[in-house]
Amino acid sequence: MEITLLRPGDRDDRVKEVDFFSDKLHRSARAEPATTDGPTACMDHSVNTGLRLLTACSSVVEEKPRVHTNEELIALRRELGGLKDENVMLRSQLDQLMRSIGGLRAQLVMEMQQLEREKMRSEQKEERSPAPLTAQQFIDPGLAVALDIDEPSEPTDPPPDDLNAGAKESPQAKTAETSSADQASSDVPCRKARVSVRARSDAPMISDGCQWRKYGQKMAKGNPCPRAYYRCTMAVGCPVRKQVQRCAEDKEILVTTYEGNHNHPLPPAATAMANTTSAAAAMLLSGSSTSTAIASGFYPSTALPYPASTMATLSASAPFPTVTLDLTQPPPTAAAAAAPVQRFPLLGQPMYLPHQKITSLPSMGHRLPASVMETVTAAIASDPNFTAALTAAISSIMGGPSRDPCSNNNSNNSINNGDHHNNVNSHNGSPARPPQSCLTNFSSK
DNA sequence: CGGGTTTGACCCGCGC
DNA sequence: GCGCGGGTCAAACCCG
Repeated sequence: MEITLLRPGDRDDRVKEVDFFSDKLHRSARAEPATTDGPTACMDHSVNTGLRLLTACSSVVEEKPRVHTNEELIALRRELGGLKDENVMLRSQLDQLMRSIGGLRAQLVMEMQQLEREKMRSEQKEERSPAPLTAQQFIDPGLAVALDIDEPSEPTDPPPDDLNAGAKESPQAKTAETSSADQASSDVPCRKARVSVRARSDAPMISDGCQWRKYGQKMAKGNPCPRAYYRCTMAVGCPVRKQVQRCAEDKEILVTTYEGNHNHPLPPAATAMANTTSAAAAMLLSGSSTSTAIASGFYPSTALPYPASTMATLSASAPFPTVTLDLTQPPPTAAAAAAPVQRFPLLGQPMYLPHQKITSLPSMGHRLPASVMETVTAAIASDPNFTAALTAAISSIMGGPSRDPCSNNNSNNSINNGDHHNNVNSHNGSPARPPQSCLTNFSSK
């Protein structure tokens, strides 16, 4: 099964491979087998987002009275209502599927990486000579820890007791991480690998749907802005932590680095981010294929009118392998010249490859768009302009309550850190309290 | 009074 | 071994 995530900004080319909504269109067409003129022309344009399906159907209904009786019109309207409900339901299911796919794909990548790594290990033992350092090998330490969970009996791996040796964690966190094989297999690698999101935002933190408690702050070398340390407080012993720091070069850029996987149920918005960190970390740990997976996964070049570029980069200098999702900088001139429409049509947010480390953008079928795109939306949610535009657009498209994944379950204000439940700044009890920690400290220190 | 924040101290890994 | 820097702890403090 192949699912392509549709976004309001997606254009004509991509709709061709969205079976989910095309099926809906077909069903609509079945209800109108004789219609060939207006509706078809209408759908040619409405298809471009997929989400405009209902609009298309509405226009179809409006065409009907010319040739059908009132009873037929009523029946069609009933059917339209049913289709709308079904549309909402299916979209909900799709949403869930995409999240599940994100996690499963991350797990699959790790499993595949395990096999590849074992193969490489055996080859290196045979050769007995140092091979050139590759991205694959660079990230191996973290991956090795991950694989210990699944194969504790492997002699070359450290004992399970060393699983968390690299990071100080509470006993509760350790218990949570090792509570189950599945949990551990997804937790540990992400405890090592990190996902960093760079977003231009005035807010002290991007709203990612989780509750965070600040446990420390430190001045980092080379950056006048302090780095704040947060841990997830949605569940006792949740190992997820994140660091928030303003960019030294541009104080408007907020760098949020996530580490670990949640050990508890998450609200939709938080699930998006959690899946993203997991998937992105897994992609990172997948080695040389990582960059192509990210690059092609975000915008499959075969399906998009835009170059398959993104802002995912690997960091070789970080203590842990890190995926950086950069949503801040303008496209480089060369890329901009080659891709004049390299933007989210709706959001107007340029997406690009800021670094040259991602060298190839193959037209591969490999896809990991959902979680990555959700990260983008989560990060973009920190920007009032983008979120406002996004909300308005989705609302207009859906013709109903916005299902914006950035909305943190609530409408309007929740997008912009107004969500009383998910607002990381409110910290449960003080939504009206002005942001004291990050923004204040960043500006004052 | 409970929960979150602040901040100095401490721990640990790493490079020299 | 030593110093440095990142990450974490925990007592003090703040706020509703």
